[in-house]
Amino acid sequence: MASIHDVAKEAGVSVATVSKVLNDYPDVSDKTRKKVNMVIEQLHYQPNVVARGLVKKRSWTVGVLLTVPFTNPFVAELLEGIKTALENSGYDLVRLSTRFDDPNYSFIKHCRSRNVEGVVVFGVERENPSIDELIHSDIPTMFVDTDIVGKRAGYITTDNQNAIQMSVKHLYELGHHKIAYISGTLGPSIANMRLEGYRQGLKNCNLPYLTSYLEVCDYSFDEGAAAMRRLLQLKEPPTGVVCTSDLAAFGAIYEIERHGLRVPEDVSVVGFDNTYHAQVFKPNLTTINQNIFSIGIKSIECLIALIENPDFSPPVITEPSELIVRQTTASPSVSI
Amino acid sequence: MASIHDVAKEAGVSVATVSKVLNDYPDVSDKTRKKVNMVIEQLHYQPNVVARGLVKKRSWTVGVLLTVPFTNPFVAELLEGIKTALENSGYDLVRLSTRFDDPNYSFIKHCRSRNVEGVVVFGVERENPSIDELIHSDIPTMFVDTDIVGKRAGYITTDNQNAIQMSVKHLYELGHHKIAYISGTLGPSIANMRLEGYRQGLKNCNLPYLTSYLEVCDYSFDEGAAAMRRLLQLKEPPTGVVCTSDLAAFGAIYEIERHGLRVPEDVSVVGFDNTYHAQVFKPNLTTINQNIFSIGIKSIECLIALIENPDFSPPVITEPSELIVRQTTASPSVSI
DNA sequence: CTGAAAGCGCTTACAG
DNA sequence: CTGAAAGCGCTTACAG
Repeated sequence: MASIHDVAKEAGVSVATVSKVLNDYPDVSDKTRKKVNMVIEQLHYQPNVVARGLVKKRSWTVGVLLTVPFTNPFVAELLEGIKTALENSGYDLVRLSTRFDDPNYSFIKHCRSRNVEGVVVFGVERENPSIDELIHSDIPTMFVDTDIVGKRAGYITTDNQNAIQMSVKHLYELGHHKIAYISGTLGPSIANMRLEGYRQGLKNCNLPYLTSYLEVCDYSFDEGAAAMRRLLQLKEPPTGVVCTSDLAAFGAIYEIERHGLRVPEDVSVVGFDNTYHAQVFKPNLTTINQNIFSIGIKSIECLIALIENPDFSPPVITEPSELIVRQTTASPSVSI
Repeated sequence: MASIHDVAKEAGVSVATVSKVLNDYPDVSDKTRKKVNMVIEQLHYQPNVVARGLVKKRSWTVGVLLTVPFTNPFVAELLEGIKTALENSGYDLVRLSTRFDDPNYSFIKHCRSRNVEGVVVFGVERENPSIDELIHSDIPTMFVDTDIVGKRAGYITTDNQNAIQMSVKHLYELGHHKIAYISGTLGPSIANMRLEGYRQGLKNCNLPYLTSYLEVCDYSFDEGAAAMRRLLQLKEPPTGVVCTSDLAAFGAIYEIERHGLRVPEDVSVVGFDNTYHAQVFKPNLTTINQNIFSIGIKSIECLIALIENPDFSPPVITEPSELIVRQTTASPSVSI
């Protein structure tokens, strides 16, 4: 690879001058500029970003910290948003490989050694020591779906509570009075916000909150089906079910149909996420659309703002969601 | 951030000595080593990988070039394998953000400027100019699912032909004689290999190859359904269908059921990929399992070998696949 | 308008 | 065993 020295020598100028044309400094004569650019072309010279970063104390890279696999649909779409926001930004995305074989491994040290300028974090439990290091550090950070703020750390999430309230309201307006809720694992803030949305949603409709109508699962198809099975065994099974993932919703639908009932004629089901599955598999799922792509985009926009502007305060963003009514919700039949 | 100079000063030694303990050189007295390590600890010193890379002319990063979105299940699982192979390897993964706003943007220049040491490529058409640059360059490259080799470039793919042959054979052994094939878009090498597998599979069973039994779709649910619709309109509709994606298979099943027929009693369907959907949605899909995760792992193992060993020849790897028999294939009923 | 020099944070012969 | 010096490929005051 040709270096700036090769170009300088070939063009008969100093490296300082080459650097100046590289960086569009005005104090270079047209003649010199042309000459240098010619040589650059001819030598296929490409400035070394790493060397430049060393002197400018920058790296033009942002990191991602993900504990959830890439195969998770949320992660996949989040990354798609992140990637899109990064195009033309001048920043590249780096996934830091953890080194579990090193007992002293620390995510934040890794960021430092790589000069990563900012990081997007998703799916890391609050208890993880890296989180604490991160929020007390001066490394710009955007958390996704975790309500953590720090010195230079903000977060972005969906309006989880409102989303579930909308689902409950939708079922109520269709005429449902027995509305159950299949929650994701309780603990993380989004699960709590959503549960609160269920309770508030019922209250808004003057419906009682019954613990027998609250089921918890891990967002999966199988546990969604299992939760539904328990609900169907109740003396008064629900006629409407609000789920916190599309997969759990599909599990519930599977179970409802296995019991000889129909969706939506006998039981209405609402999902959450509006993943690929919701639109493709049958019946098309009524679900909450999260703007995951947009969350990805904004997380990067905020991160870059935090990086490039020390006065930019860590933002807290709630992204709106919407109810997408498809084929799995309808007015309850009288038969049940 | 403390630098090596800070450590040297604090420990009362030269930077050369600090560097030596950092790199486990033997020619340092125990006493000095201890002292230096103490100071490192106390200053939370973290060597700057970028600076080290500048002198060693390395970056310990590998890049990925993907044109397919992260939401594609194959991509997601491939990345999961890549990520896994990278843990503890010392290499980090970089996704290079393209700069379409720069008319001179070139992927390979970007790699060079970032000092990326090797790259994994998936889903890029053969015609893309970056491909040509890449295979003629000395940048170690592993192509996934594209049969390209170059100076330092190898590839890895599934045994596509054999996979489809297995599917055909499976149906034949169940008693099917009317076996249709819903291909993915023809052109790319994997589609051609698979089509060859269909033809060869029929030949092995002494079945005729009928063009009316060949349908082409884009791997999606909707086009899979549309292709199936056409097959069902034939005078002699098939009793068995081999698809080249799980999604297309689910589309086909949807269409079969919409026609009042049952799977597998009336028509058997085989998918391809063994994605998440195949195991989760009902009926559980009989499909070809591609070891995508393993392809991800091996692509990185080969890439690192290419990087670290100039004598290592660019490999060509065919990863075995297997037929997973589930609920969508059975012996044909006589009624059809 | 141009370039010599110092420096970013490291490593590595080499001399002592 | 230790350290001064040169160098990796750049940028940026500063002097001329």
